[in-house]
Amino acid sequence: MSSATEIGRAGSAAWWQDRRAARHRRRHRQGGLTIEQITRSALVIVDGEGLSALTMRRLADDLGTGAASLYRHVANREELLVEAVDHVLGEVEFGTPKPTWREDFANQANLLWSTLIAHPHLLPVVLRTPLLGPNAVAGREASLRRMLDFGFHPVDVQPIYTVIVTTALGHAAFAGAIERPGPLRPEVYAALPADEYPTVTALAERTEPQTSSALFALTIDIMLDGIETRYPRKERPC
Amino acid sequence: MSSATEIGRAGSAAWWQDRRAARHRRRHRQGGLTIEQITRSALVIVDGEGLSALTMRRLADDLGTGAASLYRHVANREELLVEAVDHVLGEVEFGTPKPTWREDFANQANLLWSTLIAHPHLLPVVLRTPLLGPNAVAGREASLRRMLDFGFHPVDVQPIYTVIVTTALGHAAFAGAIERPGPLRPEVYAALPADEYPTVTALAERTEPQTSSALFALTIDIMLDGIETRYPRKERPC
DNA sequence: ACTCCAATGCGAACAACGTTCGCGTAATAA
DNA sequence: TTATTACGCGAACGTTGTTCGCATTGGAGT
Repeated sequence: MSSATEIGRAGSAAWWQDRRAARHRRRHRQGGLTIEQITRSALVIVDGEGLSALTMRRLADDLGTGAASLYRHVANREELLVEAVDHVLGEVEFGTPKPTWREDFANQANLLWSTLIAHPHLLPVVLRTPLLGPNAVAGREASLRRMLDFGFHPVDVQPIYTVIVTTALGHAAFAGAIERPGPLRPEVYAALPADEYPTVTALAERTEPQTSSALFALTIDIMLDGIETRYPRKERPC
Repeated sequence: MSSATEIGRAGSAAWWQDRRAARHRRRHRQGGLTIEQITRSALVIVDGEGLSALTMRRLADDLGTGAASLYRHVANREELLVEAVDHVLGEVEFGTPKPTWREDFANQANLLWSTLIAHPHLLPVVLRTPLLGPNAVAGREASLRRMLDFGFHPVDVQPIYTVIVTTALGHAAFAGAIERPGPLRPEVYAALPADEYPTVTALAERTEPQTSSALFALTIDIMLDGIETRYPRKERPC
């Protein structure tokens, strides 16, 4: 309830519906603001200077208007962020399906991950937002369709999809938040007191540093191994 | 850099070291504040009323002091949260190892996940914090030790551990942030326009709702399958 | 063409927040 | 006792998100 208060209704399915309706009955003043402009400018600020740099006054300045004007197009700062999240999800470009389901799943997961990681400051918002915007749902539709086409049983498709997406989101959020000052993990652990943490320091010294990208690729690989042994597939018709 | 500014030095290894030293040279006034008290009260507020309810003034009120007094024990609001995160990680209780490595890994992952999910409002902070506090590192030490004892190759241990922990954290963050108004996912998807999203709605209608706990258990199971096929283990001595 | 009216822009103000300043006080070390 | 240092805290500062009231715009209805 308290977190529902923090988020408000923003991002729910009904909210998106209202939003689409409102966008249609809008009266466009020449040279006036549009939600698209606002969202785009907001993303520029967030990506370049962090989430806390996105101030309503600052955003208004960038757009050449007053802060109060923004509230004619957006109810909240939070709504603004919700809109930005779906905008980012629209950047994910699944191309044509790969020949095997493993390649295809790995490819989709990596595309999602790297798109999200390209906007690291937005990731906290991605996590707290119900992903029900048009771009989010369109992506879901496309991915589920492909999984069916690859011969997975309809009952299995949704759980598998959810597992993969949750993993991609979670890893992106973790990597985007942590790895800012470079991949310093092994050095940090090696520098801890060896008498107190013998295993941690010993392993840290003999382990290669690992980019978060490689770590995610490894995770997906492990998961695809697991999916292969666990879920049967019908042969592809063609 | 901008996110480093947001976090400050708080949570780094050097910061924790300074913190321990400072705690020792402290002068304890009778009935005075302690960091432990402050952290505990902060957690009560965050768990009960959300992250945004944790105000310095509000926290001071709960402790019966003035807001400015808190800054004698804590440099920032963010430092307070970093301390709270390590406090929570101290709640994780790995018991004695389970007979098989699979059971043991699954058990550890579930303990971590459920401890984190018990403090859902703190999860955004967990993600942006380098987990280098005493409780975090002690947990790491114990888990790595166990993995070696189960016969995993020393070179493999750290990547596997990181994959599992990242997955647990990511899933916890996602579940804790989203599932607030109940597990409404299938209904929501089923209610979308069927002509625009045929696959999404069709699958939503024939799929059971799934708790985030079950989803995480499934994810771990899939991952353990993958680890089993991918990483060799030496036989256990005993 | 004229009138209406809802949609839009925005300066000014408000409440709440994190944080700092400066002073008074209490406890420890010499 | 005395000097020093840590602590407590009322008051204030600068920013923040958001609201209010009013002026302005431009399309719909006649």
